[in-house]
Amino acid sequence: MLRTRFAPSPTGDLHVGGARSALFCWALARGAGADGRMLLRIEDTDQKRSSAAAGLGFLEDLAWLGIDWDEGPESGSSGGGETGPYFQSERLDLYATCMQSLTDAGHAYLAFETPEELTAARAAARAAKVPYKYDRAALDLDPATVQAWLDEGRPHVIRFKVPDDAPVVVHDAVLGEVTVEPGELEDFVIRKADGWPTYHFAVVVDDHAMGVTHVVRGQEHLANTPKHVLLQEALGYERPVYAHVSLIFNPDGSKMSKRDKDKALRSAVRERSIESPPAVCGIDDGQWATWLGDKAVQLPAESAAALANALQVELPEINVADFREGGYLPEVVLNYLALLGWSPGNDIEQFDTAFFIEHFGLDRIVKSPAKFDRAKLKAFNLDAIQAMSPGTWLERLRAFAQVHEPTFLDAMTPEQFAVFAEANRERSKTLRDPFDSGRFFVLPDHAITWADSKPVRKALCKGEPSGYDLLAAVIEPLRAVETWSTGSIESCVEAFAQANCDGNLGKIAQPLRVAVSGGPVSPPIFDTLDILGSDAVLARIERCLANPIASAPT
RNA sequence: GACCCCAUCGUCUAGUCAGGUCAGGACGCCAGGUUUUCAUCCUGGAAACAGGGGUUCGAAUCCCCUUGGGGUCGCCA
Repeated sequence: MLRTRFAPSPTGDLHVGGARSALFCWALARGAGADGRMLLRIEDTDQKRSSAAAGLGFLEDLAWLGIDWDEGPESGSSGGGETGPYFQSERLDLYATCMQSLTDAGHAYLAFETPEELTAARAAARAAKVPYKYDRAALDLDPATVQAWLDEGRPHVIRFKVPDDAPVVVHDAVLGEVTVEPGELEDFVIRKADGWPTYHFAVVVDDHAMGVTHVVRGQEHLANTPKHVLLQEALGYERPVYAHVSLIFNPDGSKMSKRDKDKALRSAVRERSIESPPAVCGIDDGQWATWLGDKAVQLPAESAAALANALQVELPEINVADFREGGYLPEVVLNYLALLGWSPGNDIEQFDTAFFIEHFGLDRIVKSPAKFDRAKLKAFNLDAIQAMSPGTWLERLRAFAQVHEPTFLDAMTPEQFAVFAEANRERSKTLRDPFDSGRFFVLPDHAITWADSKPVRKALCKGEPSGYDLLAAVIEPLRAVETWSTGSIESCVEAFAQANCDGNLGKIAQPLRVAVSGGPVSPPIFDTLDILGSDAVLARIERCLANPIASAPT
């Protein structure tokens, strides 16, 4: 039996690093077939931070990626299981029992120092430039004093008495042997003053109680592992196999963090010396000042998005949800994530889930950290889109629009949307691209403007005859087209080009493109005109002619 | 600062464990070409074993040091 678990704390969306840990856990379990089980456990032992189910957004993210679990919170067809409950907040009795056996055996003891005292001691150690370690003062308390303090209800924690007579050796499936010398570890807290277990204690008790055989997690936990191993020995548990996967970084080498969005916004705000919050953010001056002054403070997601929009700042994608909204395909994100820190050992880079599950193994996980390369992800996404049948592309684009861009479905007939989808199929790197670049399709005719830019000027003003001249001349032939379709438009414009542009289609295509879209970029011109419809095309050309850029009011 | 981890093209990596092909692939980049715009597409190209010592007939590969990067050091997880 092989049992893995993904154990996030309920603090919101799934981060790409967490997603990859979950993915590796899942692939390991699925690769074992009927003998493999994937568990999901919610680590909500921080009463201050986890409130209710506020932060369970990652369940949706996991489902989107196609990662399911055999045991854990019920969601969709996942969940259930015999070793629950799977919320640590519902397992307090178990922790209490195990805690008691640990103290009874003399492996743990009560300590009464206040957080303030400990903070002061750490500060003093830092000032004196000596490494801080808890001094075990509470170990010398006589039983009578302890009892007296307990009777008066003095707050206390329980610390684990770390054996300091032998080195701790962890055998990691990725990193090999990691040794920590005796005396390096302090007597860490295993029960907080509020009676709840700390992470270290709960994780060890639960992994054992749930029969977890393989622990796959981020390398930020490597330094914690000796503590867990010691706890397992004291409790008489077997050790699971550990596999610590390296961290994922931003292209600039910094750690990919949930706070990166706020970081990008803050620097944009500073750069432009913006004093007060733009109204669209919906936050007051006080919140604004707090946010600007404290790196640890995050703006609510909606405010952040509004601010980014107002400032024209592109927020970095760091959560799985960001990639979903960005129009990446879940199977591609999964493929890319799998490749970030693992490889099948040959030149194969693009593969499906079945291939990944079949070939995945702990022994081929890369030790060194990886930078997240959005360009490569995008290239993979493009390849996947190009490999789709036109019908599949249409359906997926429609499904994306339903959730993220309903305006397009409202503004177009199913037939128009089908042409729109097909016209964008070979030029889209994401499901989002057609909507971003095709915004002009759903704007009212009077909202199209012609900003004075180099490509626009070139299309409209340059040449003899100029684009404006050609546009004026092409209106009548276009008006005469009887059945508006890609084909009829094409014959009309081709004929016009033969007669007026020396047969050079580009001479009329680009002015038309600029006239109807306001810019130099659109899908192939005949498709563009077809989707827009005759009325809009004629109206936009006329407006374009009536508002020449040289004299356009600014 | 202490402890721990890591180190091949700009990036992700194969090759390392069982030393022996001009160090392979992909993304990106550059140069051409196709194309009614953007994008796509096609062809070609530049591009790496962090540095220094060992061991060896032979080192990207084994050992040591240096340098660089990262993680941890909470009554957070």
